[in-house]
Amino acid sequence: MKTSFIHTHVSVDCVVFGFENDHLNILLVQRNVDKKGNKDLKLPGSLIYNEEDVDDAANRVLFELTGIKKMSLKQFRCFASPDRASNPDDRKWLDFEYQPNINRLITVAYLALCKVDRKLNNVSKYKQTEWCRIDNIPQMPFDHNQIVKESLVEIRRWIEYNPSIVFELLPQKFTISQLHKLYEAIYNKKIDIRNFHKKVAAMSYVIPLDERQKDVSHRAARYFRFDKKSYNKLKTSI
Amino acid sequence: MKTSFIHTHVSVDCVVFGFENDHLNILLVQRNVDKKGNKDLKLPGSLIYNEEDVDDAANRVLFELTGIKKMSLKQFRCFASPDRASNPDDRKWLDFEYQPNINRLITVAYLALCKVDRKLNNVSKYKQTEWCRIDNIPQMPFDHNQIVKESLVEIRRWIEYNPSIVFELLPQKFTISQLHKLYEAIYNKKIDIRNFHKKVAAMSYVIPLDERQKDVSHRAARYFRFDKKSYNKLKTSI
DNA sequence: TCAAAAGTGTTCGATATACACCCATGC
DNA sequence: GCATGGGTGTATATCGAACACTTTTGA
Repeated sequence: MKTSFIHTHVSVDCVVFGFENDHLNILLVQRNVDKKGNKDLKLPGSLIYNEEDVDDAANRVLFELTGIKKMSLKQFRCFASPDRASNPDDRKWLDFEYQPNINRLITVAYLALCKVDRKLNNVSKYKQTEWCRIDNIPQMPFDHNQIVKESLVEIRRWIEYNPSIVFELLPQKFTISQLHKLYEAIYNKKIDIRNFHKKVAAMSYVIPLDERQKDVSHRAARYFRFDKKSYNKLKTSI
Repeated sequence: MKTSFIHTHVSVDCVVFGFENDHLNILLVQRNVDKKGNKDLKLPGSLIYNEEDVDDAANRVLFELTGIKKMSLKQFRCFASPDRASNPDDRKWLDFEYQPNINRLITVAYLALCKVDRKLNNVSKYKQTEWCRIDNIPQMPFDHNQIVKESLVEIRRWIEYNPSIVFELLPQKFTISQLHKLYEAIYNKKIDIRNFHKKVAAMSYVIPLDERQKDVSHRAARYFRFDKKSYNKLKTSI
């Protein structure tokens, strides 16, 4: 009986969200290229080390991927189906990447948020990384497609109780229009722009700047910034 | 390098909520009694088996604990600090309960909800189980106190997006007063009773019965029941 | 002067909050 | 008849939803 308790490897996998061209994107990494030249993309992840907490492992993966030390991230579920790593191709890749005979693999999935303009400081240890629109995610190994699917539900819940995290997806200075399109992308629905302006005006922690867009062929939009201190003060006062 | 990847046991731990005497309670189990006769309570849990998903393991733990086959339960976090099982007493208990030299233990924590009147069909494999008021939880082994603390935040979030789960904590037939006290216990604040009546009246899935309390020394309260079908219909229509 | 996006107010219905008294029952 | 908890309504404030035109700028 005692020998039947699981003794296993544990990994973390990160669903890294970015916002670009009015669309939510997820950062995927290349596992390998098959003979036909097809890309084989997957979620960035890693087995965790002996003396490492899962949160630390997720931070490590994200650092290796983007060069960013502290990203906003949130654990959202442990995926542990006994057959999640049973596909022969996936087994073969595990053998190659880590060690032979990994018979089962439990993973802890994380949401992470990335300012697209901060990525690409080529620290990445991966051959290639790629932003994929969430409405156009390729077939991926393991249960990574399911993880992505659940992450989309989870990111909305995250925003519900911590509205400040959306600003992690925008540049330091952003326009209302950018914020508006981001909300529309996350909730996948049209949001009335006039009501949205009112809503933002009510957010004391979204601060208008004097600066405006330059060289645009239409009325220049005002820039805003997110003020963390105002936000935290507001939170603690409630 | 490769040898430094973690290879570990994984457990599940369940925070089982019950509602009794106007208070939220958590079901704890006895680990052992020390020489001084002190109880040593902990969260019910178990290592997971080789071919077992974590959700199945949680269901198994709950079945062994209460005799209930399908309880409402929800995974809420993986706890994996490298030193969460480093206390010598905890190591000794692991050696005794499972096997020697478990050097690290990762656990997946679950919320579970239990109608108090359904427990106690003495299926339990535990020597003793005990309902503890959430404002009076004893010192527990591992990081179980922290798990309980986080579970209290999590149960509120759970109700936010699935209000039907509160009825898992009440008998089939319940009074508004019971429901009211349950909400007050979960949110730990007073809720105006008149507004609460209005709120319940607006819940089409909470159905008044003809039956009333008997043998009470005051006006007899009406019983209500939760109608799952109405609830689901409402959910899918939104 | 045209195209393209920025910015702006009002109305309405729904929802949340605050608040105090009478009712039914057993003892 | 009194103690105990059950049950009820109204007024106000707040929030979200619907809805269309003017402004600014560069080409």
